[in-house]
Amino acid sequence: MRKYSIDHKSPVPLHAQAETLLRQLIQEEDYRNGKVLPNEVELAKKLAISRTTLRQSINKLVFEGLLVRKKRSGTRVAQNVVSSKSNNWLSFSQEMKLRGIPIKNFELHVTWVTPDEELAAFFEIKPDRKVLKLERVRGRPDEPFVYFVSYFHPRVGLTGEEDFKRPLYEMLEQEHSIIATLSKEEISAVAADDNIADKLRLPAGSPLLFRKRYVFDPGERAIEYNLGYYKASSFVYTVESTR
Amino acid sequence: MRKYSIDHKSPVPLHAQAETLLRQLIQEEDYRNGKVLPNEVELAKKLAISRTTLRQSINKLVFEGLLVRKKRSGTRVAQNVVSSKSNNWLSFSQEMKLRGIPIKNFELHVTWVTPDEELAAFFEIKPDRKVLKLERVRGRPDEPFVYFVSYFHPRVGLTGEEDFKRPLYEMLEQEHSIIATLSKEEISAVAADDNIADKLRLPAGSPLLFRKRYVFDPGERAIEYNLGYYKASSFVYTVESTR
DNA sequence: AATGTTATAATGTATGTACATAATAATAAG
DNA sequence: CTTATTATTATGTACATACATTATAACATT
Repeated sequence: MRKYSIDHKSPVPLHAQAETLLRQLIQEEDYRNGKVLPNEVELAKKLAISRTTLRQSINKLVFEGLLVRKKRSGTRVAQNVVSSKSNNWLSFSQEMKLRGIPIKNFELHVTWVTPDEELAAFFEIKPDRKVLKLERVRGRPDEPFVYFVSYFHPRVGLTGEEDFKRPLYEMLEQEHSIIATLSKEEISAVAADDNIADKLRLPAGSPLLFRKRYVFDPGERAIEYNLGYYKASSFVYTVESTR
Repeated sequence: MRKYSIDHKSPVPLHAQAETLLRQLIQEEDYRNGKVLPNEVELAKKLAISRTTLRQSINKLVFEGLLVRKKRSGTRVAQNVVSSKSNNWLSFSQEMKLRGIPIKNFELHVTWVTPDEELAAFFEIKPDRKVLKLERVRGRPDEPFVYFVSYFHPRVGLTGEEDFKRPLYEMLEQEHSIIATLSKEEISAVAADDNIADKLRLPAGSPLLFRKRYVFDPGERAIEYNLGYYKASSFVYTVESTR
């Protein structure tokens, strides 16, 4: 009974498979607590891939600061990672829960739209292919403070009939076997236009924290494109970094 | 006459040499402007290292978001707007240098001020103790895009006579033996008031990306409190995260 | 002139191999 | 019993090689 294994016939690259597999592996308690991973040569043999390929995957996680390598003693999960990287990856609802803020959905619209140029390029699909658009206004029970717009790649297989009140990534993982691993975010500021000002109950022109989020799966394939407009007066983005 | 080359007898690994070399290379104006780099096979030959080794170096820069690769068309310098990456702890000037953006100091004021309540609390000093305040307006030669306000803890030992045109953290490290290690950041958005609007040559009310930065030394003692007001139209904050 | 087809030139994926280096463990010497 | 010495074992560096994939360019076809 092999718990983790690699499919050589799958179209997803071996190093990407190895990466997901490592990510799962290091969730295990033993490794979390500092147990050394199986050594490269052995693990490569066990997975039936070359050491070079395996190394590619490990390298990535090392880059990300998730793993630490040490000669002779081996590779293990990085302890005391205080970086934004690991902290940062939280869904909105998890994030709010963590801060003890009850959330309310003020609006929730699901539509099918044709992507604009930027989106079609990011998703690498033809511009006539329809994508699912999810709009949400969320916030405290008494005060909406964020307007989200999400676009999902067709490969996710959403119908639009799903229960979008559930935590999104949980739903994707459980019902659609989509594992979102990497996200690039761009944070900037914009002024609220009439539409958003209305949704967030603000004067038009108010400053908003604007966050674009690009979400990928372990094979670096695009999953979601997310735009978030946060009411600046009630939202702060926190990052911790070390050098 | 080879402008860049690699020393095979040096003790520093070839891939590391290649990396520094690439960093220099992409400073060149042509590459900055989107010219494709020499292709991997050729470049490897020219540097007399294997493609695998060269790729190792390129990979790193790609991961950092400095280079973008595209099949068939080649590798080029990422054309993003001025952006800041949370994880590699870099000073503003280093960051800009890395991206080949020449910076200009538009204004530079040094004053001694009495801290307000928040600052006195953060520095853990009595409110009558004066602290050094450094104000700077910086940006591209033709366009200021950030207004910084920094407060330094008395323990740093600044006199106010220092050369603040030098990279700050370099100066602190060399002349004052201050090593800044950890920084907590809070990012939000604000509207430009008249004062800042003037400094950044913007209409008042324009949205600004606002970053508070708390800088500590290895002993978690407060070193600096920094406020940054970034022109939103020319500055994006980038975060990469994995779960 | 628009469309379809084929070549080609770049990156992408993957393997096998070899030796270097460093930290630890085992052993020998004093 | 402490200190050198040596072996072992993990990662680190580096190469040569092969074929896959894909965006573009060149060409041919309608």
